[in-house]
Amino acid sequence: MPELPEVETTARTLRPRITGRRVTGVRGVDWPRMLPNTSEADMQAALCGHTVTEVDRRGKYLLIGFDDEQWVMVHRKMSGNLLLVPGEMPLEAHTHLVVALEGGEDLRLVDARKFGRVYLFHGRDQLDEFLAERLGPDSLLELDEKLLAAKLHKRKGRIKTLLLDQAFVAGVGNLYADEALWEARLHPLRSAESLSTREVYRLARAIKAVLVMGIERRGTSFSTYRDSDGVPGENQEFLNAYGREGQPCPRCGALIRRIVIGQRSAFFCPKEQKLRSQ
DNA sequence: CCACGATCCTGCTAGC
DNA sequence: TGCTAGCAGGATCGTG
Repeated sequence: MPELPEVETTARTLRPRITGRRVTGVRGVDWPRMLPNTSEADMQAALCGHTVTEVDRRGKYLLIGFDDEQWVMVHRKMSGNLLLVPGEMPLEAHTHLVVALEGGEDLRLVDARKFGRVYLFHGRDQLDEFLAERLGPDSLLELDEKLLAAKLHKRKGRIKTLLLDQAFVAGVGNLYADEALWEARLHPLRSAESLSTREVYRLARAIKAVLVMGIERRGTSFSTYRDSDGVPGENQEFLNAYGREGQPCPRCGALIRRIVIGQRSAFFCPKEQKLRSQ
């Protein structure tokens, strides 16, 4: 599942390869629901002949800016991949959007589950408004100990649920939330207000650490994730909690447990991540 | 404010 | 072997 590190990796890979390049055509839309506020014809009209000026990321959204102030925003949800491939390559199964670039390469959205979404915004203001309505501070760029402490103050919700709420902090998903809570030795069901200052600081540093490590390893390839050059990441080799039910905790050897919180699995070490803080 | 359940999709797996 | 039922998972929406 692409979370912040996977989207950041894609942005870093794409940035030098598509910036300054002109769009020659938009095609291949076979599932209009993936374009909630636009259409193939709309995108063709807005982008064709225009040049990519920026590649950016906010939370789990990938942003591509053009010289006519248009912005394309992609959310890959669970199974989406954004690939940069030679235009002559046959379309692989589940390709739902093709943006052809000058020089003969295609930017292709491939998504077996069709949960991914592509938006088109006319101007930075429209884009910023959309993001401001949905996203809290970016967990890589804006979150620090003091901000996390302020945001958690007097919140009664479960810490893991809050971390997954993109309006609370943007970019953390199920996998990195579990890894951060493991790193900080905090039980996922702890209520936010029960955390001590020390624990909140530990958590803020853990979030940053797992995201930075994820980026250094070019993301976690759980199931289908690939970077835009088709290469899987390496972080799945280094997971401590996520997906490791029944396997020993790398720190203490206790067996990792899996519970369900808000219809989502949560993996943790029952020995080191206690519900009652001591 | 908080929790829970349904929804969207389809590849994969467990179970028969 | 072949089939099917059920699960996974991010975001959003509706209900309690």
